[in-house]
Amino acid sequence: MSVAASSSEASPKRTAILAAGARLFMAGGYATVSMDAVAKEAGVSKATLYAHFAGKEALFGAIVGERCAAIASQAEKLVSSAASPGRALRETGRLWMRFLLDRDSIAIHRTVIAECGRFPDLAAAFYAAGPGAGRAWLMRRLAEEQRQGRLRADADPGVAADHLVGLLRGELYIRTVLGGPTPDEAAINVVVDQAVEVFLRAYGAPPT
Amino acid sequence: MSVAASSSEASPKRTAILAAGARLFMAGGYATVSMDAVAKEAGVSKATLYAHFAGKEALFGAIVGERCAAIASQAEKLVSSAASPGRALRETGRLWMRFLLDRDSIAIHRTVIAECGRFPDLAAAFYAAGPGAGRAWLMRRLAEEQRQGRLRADADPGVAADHLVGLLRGELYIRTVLGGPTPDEAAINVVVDQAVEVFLRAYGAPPT
DNA sequence: GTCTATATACAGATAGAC
DNA sequence: GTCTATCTGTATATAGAC
Repeated sequence: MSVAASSSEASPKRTAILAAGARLFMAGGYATVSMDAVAKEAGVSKATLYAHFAGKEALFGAIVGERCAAIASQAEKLVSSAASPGRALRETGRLWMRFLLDRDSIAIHRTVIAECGRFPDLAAAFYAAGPGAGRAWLMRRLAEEQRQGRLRADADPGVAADHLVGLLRGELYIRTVLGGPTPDEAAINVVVDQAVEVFLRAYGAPPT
Repeated sequence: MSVAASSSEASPKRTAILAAGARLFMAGGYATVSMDAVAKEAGVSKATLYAHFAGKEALFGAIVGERCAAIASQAEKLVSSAASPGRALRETGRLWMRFLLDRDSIAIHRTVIAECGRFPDLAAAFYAAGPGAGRAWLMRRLAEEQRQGRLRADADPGVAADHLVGLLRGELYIRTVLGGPTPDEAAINVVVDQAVEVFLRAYGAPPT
């Protein structure tokens, strides 16, 4: 029984549709992108599009869901490259900020923020896969630093993680997400260095 | 010469249109709101709507522009109530965060972020009137504190302002703007107290 | 200025041939 | 599964009477 359940597999057309939809939705938001445009960009007919996805909302959901998975996987890579012993907070902060301020990251942030009224579940999934997972990982990492005596013993790791994230973001995130220029690496490095310095001044273990 | 230039004046219908548009656009974003809906909500006909505004984009621009002015004026009030001598950073932070996390604030943030591709000028104006003005004011205020010896002499007031804003926002802003529950006053107070404590640990003038 | 009625375009979604 | 051609609703914007 060779059932043609291509909807759940990875057919070339389906892949092309998802890629095209991602490009368009990330660039223009949900409402301004028509199914016609997606079909054209993917090089398929609209009927094919509707053969693979029940409708516009389903397509959008699939794309954002895929994006969440990609973010989670990239965060995993970020973690494994930064968690090795001996790496400094600075290095973690740089990876974090480069990841956050990347054009694609900003685009998905904008899109999900824009549509969180219409797609609350997607927004929740995005938060869990992105900022939430990052915060949880950072919290564990700071707790470990704390156990090793490099951070104040009386600090709450969760609060410390929020504060480090806040210091890193500063005004840069809101300015970028509001359409400001994408910061280059040098600018990011400056901000990260300042943030880590202040974080350690507030949270570093006092010399005994 | 009683010229009927009602477009630039404050006729009742025009006011009703602006109010109705603000409600709808803030709730649903730009694209999902139709001019029909605005006309109905305002209790006028579509033709009247088009007599006052050249089109949908112009209407949206006028509404966001008005919102920017309202934000700037409210920020002015916030400033004058917090700048009185003897008030603590904590008080300023509470006002700031209550203002930022207010439902209307979050709604305008979402809307502007969503449409900053289509309306880059509006996004820039919004940043200048909101976060930018707040940052500038906070910077001046911190510089004053510094002159009075209550903050480290070697701190850059601009960087310090970014850091204080970042500490205050923490994860709360992104979580709220992504559709999370609006934090109540108690939750805000806790976050502000923690942020100010950490800020002073990093930036407070060391006892002589 | 304000209304009712309408022009025009394009959206999401589907029918039916292959 | 994939295409071309089409249905149906609704969007922005306007014409013309008062």
